[in-house]
Amino acid sequence: MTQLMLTSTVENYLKALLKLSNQGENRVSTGDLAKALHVTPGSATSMIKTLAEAGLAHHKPHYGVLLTEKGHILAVHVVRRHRIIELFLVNVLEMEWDEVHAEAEQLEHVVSDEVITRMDKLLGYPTLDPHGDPIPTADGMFIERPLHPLSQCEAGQRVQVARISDQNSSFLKFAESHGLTLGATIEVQRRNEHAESITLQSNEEEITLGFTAANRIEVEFVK
Amino acid sequence: MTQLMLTSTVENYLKALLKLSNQGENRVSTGDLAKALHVTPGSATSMIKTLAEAGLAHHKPHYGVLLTEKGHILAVHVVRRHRIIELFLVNVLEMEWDEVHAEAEQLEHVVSDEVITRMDKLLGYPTLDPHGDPIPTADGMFIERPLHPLSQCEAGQRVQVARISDQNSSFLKFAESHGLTLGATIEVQRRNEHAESITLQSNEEEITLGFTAANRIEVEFVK
DNA sequence: CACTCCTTTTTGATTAGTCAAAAATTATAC
DNA sequence: GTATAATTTTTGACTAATCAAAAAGGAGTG
Ligand SMILES: [Mn+2]
Ligand SMILES: [Mn+2]
Ligand SMILES: [Mn+2]
Ligand SMILES: [Mn+2]
Repeated sequence: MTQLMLTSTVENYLKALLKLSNQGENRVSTGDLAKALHVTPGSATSMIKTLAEAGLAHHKPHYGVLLTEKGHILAVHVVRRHRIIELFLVNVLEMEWDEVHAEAEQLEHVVSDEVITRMDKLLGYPTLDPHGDPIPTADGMFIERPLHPLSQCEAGQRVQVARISDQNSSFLKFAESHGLTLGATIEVQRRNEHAESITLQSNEEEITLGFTAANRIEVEFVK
Repeated sequence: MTQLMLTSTVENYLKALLKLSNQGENRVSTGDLAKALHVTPGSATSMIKTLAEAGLAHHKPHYGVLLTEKGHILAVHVVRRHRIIELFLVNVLEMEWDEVHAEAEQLEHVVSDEVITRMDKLLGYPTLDPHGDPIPTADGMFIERPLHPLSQCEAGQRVQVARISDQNSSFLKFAESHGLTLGATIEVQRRNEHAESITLQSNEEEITLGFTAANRIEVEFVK
């Protein structure tokens, strides 16, 4: 239970663990963690041990890692900072939604609670970031909405874009240029299972996305 | 001329060198640099060598250090970021002038040029930060005003507070609580050379400062 | 010039985070 | 169930930044 500095590196590991344990089952593999952070498996193993030592993660060697409650709380707070910062950059500094992720990725580690509190207030206590990701509350609660991956929608469905992954800046630019912004209503024209693609009517144009790309978009069904 | 990462540490050394070479003569001693950064002289020596190696400083051993033009330009840009951030925190996020320095000290190393440009625009291209320090222009020019240390003012002089050192948060709180804010007009009642103190009339109250404290305030003369 | 004092530099160690490559372990195939 | 493949862990090495303490250098005094 050695005390551990909450460096940017540590915070990034915690955030990656939170994300990876929410998608898929639960335990996170060393390899997946290493890939997510663009480090070698050896580096990941060594940080996993450090986190376990500090009581922020459980580690069963050769099996997997999982955040402890303490680690989970810290991770959620980093995510909260990240998303509030993103929204602030878009709403107050009028930055593009495709450039704020990289910026927030740095700022999330240095901005004080005081600043986050004031941004939160100025933004009117928002619940969603510019990409439709939920902003956890100050006491660490996520309000998840029941959304559906666009990749799994059926032909004929009318849906509303509710969330787009912020991980890929150029995909965001592409999406926006074809009217795929938050709140936009689109209609699924057809699916092609063999081609693994889905074709949509957005604005006046028809656009076809591979399933992998479509998977980066989540939607709400429209009446 | 080895390429050097511009880490927070390196930027802080550059900033300290800029500051120390402007006040007093020119060359900076290892000891002063070490004191300014709260590191041991050995650490300072080692970073000085690194900076010299990277072409950011000239170093004549046992004599002193000085920024090269390249190092000077980098340092000024860090100062620009610092001061724009401070003003942004006060004007947009409504933080107190005594809490923004510590915050800016972190943010100055991670905020992108894009963000600085937008803050600058939103603030209306300001020339002074919340403590009256000049904000260098984007191309690195300082506009220095002809100010006078309050510590050297004579009895009877009416002066306007134009600049207060931001290094000491509690001094800023103290100053504000006695009406010593930017633009405030005060009158020097008397000096006591033996006590090394100066007594002022500010608002309705009389207040006495030691020369060292008074030295942290710069003023303009009022007709 | 020689001695002292102060400052600077050097040396050796430490910590965080990383990688490359070897070793160990678990999973898969036959 | 043994061989092979994939994953994970370990080991050894490296870099940035630091400190403590020893060594070296410079300035002033007599
Ligand atoms: Mn993001
Ligand atoms: Mn986001
Ligand atoms: Mn400051
Ligand atoms: Mn300032």
